[in-house]
Amino acid sequence: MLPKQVTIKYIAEKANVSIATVSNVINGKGRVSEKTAERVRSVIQQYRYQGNIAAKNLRTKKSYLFGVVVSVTQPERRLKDNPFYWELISGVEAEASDYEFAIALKGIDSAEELSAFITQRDLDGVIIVGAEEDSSFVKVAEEANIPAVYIDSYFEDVNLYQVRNEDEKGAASAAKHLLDLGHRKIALLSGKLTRNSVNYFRWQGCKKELSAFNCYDESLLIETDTSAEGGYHAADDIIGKFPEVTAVISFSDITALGLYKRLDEKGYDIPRDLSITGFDGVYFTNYMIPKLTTVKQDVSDKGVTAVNLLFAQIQNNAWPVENRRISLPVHLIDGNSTAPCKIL
Amino acid sequence: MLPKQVTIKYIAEKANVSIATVSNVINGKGRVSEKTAERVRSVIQQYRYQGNIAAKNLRTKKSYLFGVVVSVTQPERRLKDNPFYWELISGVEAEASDYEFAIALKGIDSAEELSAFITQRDLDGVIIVGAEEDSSFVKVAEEANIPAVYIDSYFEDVNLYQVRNEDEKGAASAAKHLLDLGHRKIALLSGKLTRNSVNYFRWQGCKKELSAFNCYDESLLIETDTSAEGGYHAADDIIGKFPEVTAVISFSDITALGLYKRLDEKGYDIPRDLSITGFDGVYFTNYMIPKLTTVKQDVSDKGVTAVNLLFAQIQNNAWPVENRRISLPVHLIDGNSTAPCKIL
DNA sequence: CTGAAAGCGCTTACAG
DNA sequence: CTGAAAGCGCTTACAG
Repeated sequence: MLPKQVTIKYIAEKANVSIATVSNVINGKGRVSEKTAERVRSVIQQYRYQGNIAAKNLRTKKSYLFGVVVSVTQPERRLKDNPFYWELISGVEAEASDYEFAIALKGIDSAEELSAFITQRDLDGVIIVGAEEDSSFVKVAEEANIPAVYIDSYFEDVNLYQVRNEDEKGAASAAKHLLDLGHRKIALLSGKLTRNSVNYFRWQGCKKELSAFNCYDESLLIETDTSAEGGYHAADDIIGKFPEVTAVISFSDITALGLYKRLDEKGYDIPRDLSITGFDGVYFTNYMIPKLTTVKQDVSDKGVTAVNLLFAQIQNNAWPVENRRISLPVHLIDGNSTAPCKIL
Repeated sequence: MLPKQVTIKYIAEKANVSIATVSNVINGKGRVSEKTAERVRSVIQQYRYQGNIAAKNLRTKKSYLFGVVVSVTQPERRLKDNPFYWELISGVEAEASDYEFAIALKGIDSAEELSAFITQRDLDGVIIVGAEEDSSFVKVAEEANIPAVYIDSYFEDVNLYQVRNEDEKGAASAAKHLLDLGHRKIALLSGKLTRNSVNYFRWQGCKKELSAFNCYDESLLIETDTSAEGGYHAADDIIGKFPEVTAVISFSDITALGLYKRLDEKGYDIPRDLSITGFDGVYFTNYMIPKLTTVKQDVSDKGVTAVNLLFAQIQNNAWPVENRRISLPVHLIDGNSTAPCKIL
């Protein structure tokens, strides 16, 4: 008959050793004779002993817990909806699991909330998704003196660990693709263009590429909400105000999804009347009709990389500053949503 | 200058009281004079004291942590991909946060892993998503004697707490909708039909409704993978083997997405050539062309309900057996993917 | 090689 | 009303 909880003390008694010895066997520390170790191991197995992390945590100040922080929408206080997040979390979870770390997912509203989360849970590290340049989150993480990794942020501070994509390059490749097809009047459909945001760099990539062909036109830059709704409404803008436009570079797939819908309602054919490219390469782009040409990123890998950056910080604090920003590659996936420009 | 960590002891010193008193003030227990309490509170505020949950946990055996368990795919060991999960988690997170609980997300592979997760982390409760009837997970949760809630399972054991949808009713309403439009040759496109699965009940709902109109035909029941891929391949089956079919009830939206694509490739028009209904009402159904008629569930509410069921168990173990299964309502959302049957 | 003891930061009877 | 002390389950010097 097992006790309500099998503790190290219980194991020690059954194995006729001290708890220190049991601890040493488990952690492979100190000198323990193989004979004793063997006995202890068998008792552990027999009683299916599982160490208590809270106790270990209290002693070692390690929680074996990473926090993943996502901002929440108001006023429903729901995690921001985004097709990426689940895939991202999936990468984080898989990688953290390999090291016996668990992940606590938290929607955060304010700097105070983040601070409480980190301190109370004794987090060993925190992954912060999509924080903006002037984010108070950064200060909180620094004050708490906890390993942190920022995903999809573009902070100038070189001390910060950041994981993102080659957004600029990816956007440029989408622009190049359309230019090669002969398009010259290209609208850019961006999410909110806050300074140093992902959208900002996608914009820069397009701007450079288009400028090289002398066809960058700032008036064709449309800012909307990064959502299907946003794309839906932007469609009216594009076809209404800019009939000369023959192609649209959408800075996210979800926006392109809305674009498709509104264009269909208006009787436009893609790509005959308008070529469209997306960004992100989420799963549904394969099933859009026509299949969306998009710049694909590996979201899950982003999560994996973030976790590795966390471990790098835990293991040594001397990670060279130059390597703290990792930009993961993206590549253009050819779909059927683009066609040669007819107005040549 | 703050110490590396502000502890209850530190606060006690600064406030000139014992740690017991500080603890009492924080937890509102014991008798403390308002004057003392006031002083303690101000010191707590001044030093921004945040209790250490690990210590509290060790003492009280409560972790203020709920586990959310999702099975993982092999061999990549990634959380199963499903458009719901993020929304589900969002509901869970929001509701748990309200009670100062955090959630640990874990991909699980085996019963052992689940057991270790529960025991080591001292979880206060666990939400298990999509476990099958003969799942070893149930035994583990029972042995660990921990509050558990199963989402989207159909266990016969009335002692288990379960949250799901009115799958049968929802499926029947989709069938009714098509019957009303005059369809009689209706194919059912199901995910894996394991006993007592969500798919199983959706199937039953359709079967009953169609049988009432004498048009249930078992040969038109197609089992496929619940994925866009699955729907894509099923399309060939339907149009190839069963040209008499005029409508398809897909047991998930994601499958309908694949169906759309293949039908488009084959030159079929929806709903002219084939009426289609989906199930779940995920966000992208609004943007499918034509908009998918689907049976919508409130996924986020499912998460909220699961958390409440967890708290019910924590607060009293006497929750009456009849109320342990909650079936949340679903309702048909009318889209443009169904039309009157032309063969009447 | 092994064990006794201190201590991590809390809560909870218990005594005063 | 307030505090001293025990104890939750561990790890870690330290002594033997």
